[in-house]
Parts: sequence; C-alpha cells; structure tokens
Amino acid sequence: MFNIESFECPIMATIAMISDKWKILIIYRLCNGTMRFNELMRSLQGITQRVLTQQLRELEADGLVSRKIYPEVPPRVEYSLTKVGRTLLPVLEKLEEWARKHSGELIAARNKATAQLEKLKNRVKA
Amino acid sequence: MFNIESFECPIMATIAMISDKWKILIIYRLCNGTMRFNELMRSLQGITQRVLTQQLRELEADGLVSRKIYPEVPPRVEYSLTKVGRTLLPVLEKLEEWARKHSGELIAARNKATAQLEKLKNRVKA
DNA sequence: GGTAATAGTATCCAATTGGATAGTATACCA
DNA sequence: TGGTATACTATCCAATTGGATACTATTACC
Repeated sequence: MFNIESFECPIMATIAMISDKWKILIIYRLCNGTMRFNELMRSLQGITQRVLTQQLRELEADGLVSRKIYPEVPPRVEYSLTKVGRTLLPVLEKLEEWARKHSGELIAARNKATAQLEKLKNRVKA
Repeated sequence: MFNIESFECPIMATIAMISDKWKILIIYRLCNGTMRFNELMRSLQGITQRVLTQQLRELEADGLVSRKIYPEVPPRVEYSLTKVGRTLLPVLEKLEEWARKHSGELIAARNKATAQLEKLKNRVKA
C-alpha cells in the first residue's frame, strides 16, 4: 500500500492498490452494481471471509470502494465502486487490451524460459 | 506470476508481471537504454543482488526484458527492454495519468480511513 | 600479492500475504 | 428448539517475498 504523493512513482502506488490477489476481481464484481458481503463471498470462489473483509477495507481506505452500513439486524452492508473507482475501469481495460494484443509474444517468452529451466535442471542431474 | 491465457483475467496476469517491488523501477531504468547488472544495482538504491537477479530473470521470462551475455571475463551481461516491454510504457503512463488526476481524492480517502482507524484505536483504549 | 570489478549463487531469516477454522449477536423460520 | 443467515473478528499457520550476508572464478590493475 503506497502513498501516492510521497513516492516517486504514482504508477507503483496504483499497482499497489490493486495487486493483492482478489482486488481486481472484487472491483469487477462491483462494476455491475452494489453488492453485499455474502453475495461477494459466494461469487468469489475460493476466497475466505477474513481475506474478503481485509481487501474490501483496503479498497475502501484507498477510495475505490464505498461501504454503506444499514442499522439493521442482522447487519446489512452494501459495497459499491466509488466514482473514482469507476474511473479506474478504462485504465484496467488498457491493461487488458495490451495483454490480449501481446499474448502470443508473452506466451512464447514464457515457454522459452520454461524450456531453458528444464534444460538447466536436466544438466544439473547429469 | 499468472499465466495469461489460462486465467480468466489478462489484467491480473499483467499486474502480476509488474507488481513485485522493484519491477516498475527496473523497467523505467531500462527505458533509457541498455544497462549492465551493476549499473542497475547502483541505480536502484536499497535493492540486493539476490532480488535484482530474481526480478530480472522473471522479467526476462515474461518477455519484457532481454538479457545478452558476452563471452568475456569478467562477465558482461546487458539488459534491455524488449519490443514488447516497450509497448507496456504507454500503458504504464495511463496508470500514472490516472493516479495524478485522482490523487486529491485518493489522498482524501486515505486520510479519512486513517482518521477512522485512530478513532477506533482510541475507543478500544477507553 | 592485494584489491577491485563482474554478475551472480547460496543460505538464512523476518515480515507479509492468503488460507483455514472457529466463534460472535441477533432475527427468522420450520 | 435447532438451523440458517448476516458480516464480520480472532487465532493460527503455511507459503511467499524481500532483505542480509557471505561466497564464487577469473581477470585487470597497481
């Protein structure tokens, strides 16, 4: 979690805000509209309650998500993307565009690296 | 380190490629041109040799950085951004643009969260 | 012969992240 | 009365990340 202004690179601050494992998925779930905690829990297969709470709190602290508590029992809490959170979506789309455009090259590079690692492992065995 | 195609979200794969602590800084050092290992070491204050090696190898495996070994003694290895690595720069600029444009709101949200945390801490003390 | 440079590797460790599991107070329902 | 739902908190743990430190082989230089 980086401070935007006190760090030389606002890019790293932005990436730090969204790079924890579930944050992009949470943001995308919320871009369809308001959701409650257990709705998010159910839609994010594999996440635990502790991690969902933690990452929602951090997204709220970063100003990307808002949290509205209704004074009811049992508790009703609604999570939404903030206005600022919504402005991040086109930027994430640029990341996706880039990844799709270059997926061939990226996969080729990955395969090459994997092959070289296998080669090295076999050499160490011999 | 995510696999682009096997994961539902290429955005997360891209972020995974660049979110380790030093990777953005390495990319930006290399966008000015080829550098050698110790040049990078010296220009990245605080990094250790083990971490620089590791993160360079990962950037190479991801196809963003190329590594050229000259058969010399002492060893001469040159690191450069690949063509694909260079295409990432405008995307990173979009992230920076977004962060600068919304820095006021992001800082306000952070301050609000910090204030609420202090309030909670004081309440627990009482 | 000692020192420095090169680009790492090896080993250990502290801190962090994400996961697993159990528990919470109240209302509702069969 | 017990089960379920809600939105968490609490505690513990395994895995990962980044850092610290020492070492490596060879050459060049003084």
